[in-house]
Amino acid sequence: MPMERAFLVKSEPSTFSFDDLLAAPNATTPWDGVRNHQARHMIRDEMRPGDAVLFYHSSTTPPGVVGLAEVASEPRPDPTQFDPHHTGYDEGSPRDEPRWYLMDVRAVRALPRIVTLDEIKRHERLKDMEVARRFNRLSVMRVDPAHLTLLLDLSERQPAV
DNA sequence: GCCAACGTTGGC
DNA sequence: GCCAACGTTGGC
Repeated sequence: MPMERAFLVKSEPSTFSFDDLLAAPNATTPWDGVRNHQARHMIRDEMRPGDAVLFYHSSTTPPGVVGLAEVASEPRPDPTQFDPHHTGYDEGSPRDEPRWYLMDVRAVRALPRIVTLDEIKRHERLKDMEVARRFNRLSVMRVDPAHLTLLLDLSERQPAV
């Protein structure tokens, strides 16, 4: 997998977990429902097939990175924005210039162990990751490729006490 | 369950 | 266009 560009997506496992992704057909799912402009910008204008994606579980005990995935499609309009029965319905989104985009995400592998948010915050070389910033509510964020490599490496080893 | 951050809504 | 109220996110 190319490691030039890396991202992180957050999901509450009670809604959609990394195991759910592994169990999906082709271990792939459309990452729909993103309704934040910054996240939209990343999906539409930055993320491309093959980019690495860290899969982060939020609102868990503990929260942390549990899996490696990849972008598995070009960005395309999120069809749920046009569905009046969907919670992500956006009445004002023009059909010819849709507001919201998605990309397919494919599971690569579960990490040998969770790398917790707490561990990231404590790690001298990971503590600057965007996900470690207080009150960061973005559901899609950039990851420094060096941070990606280090975090994957760390997941192969026991956590520091 | 609390609460800080922050995006959205709506009255004016 | 301002800004208060409200809703959501997500760690703790």
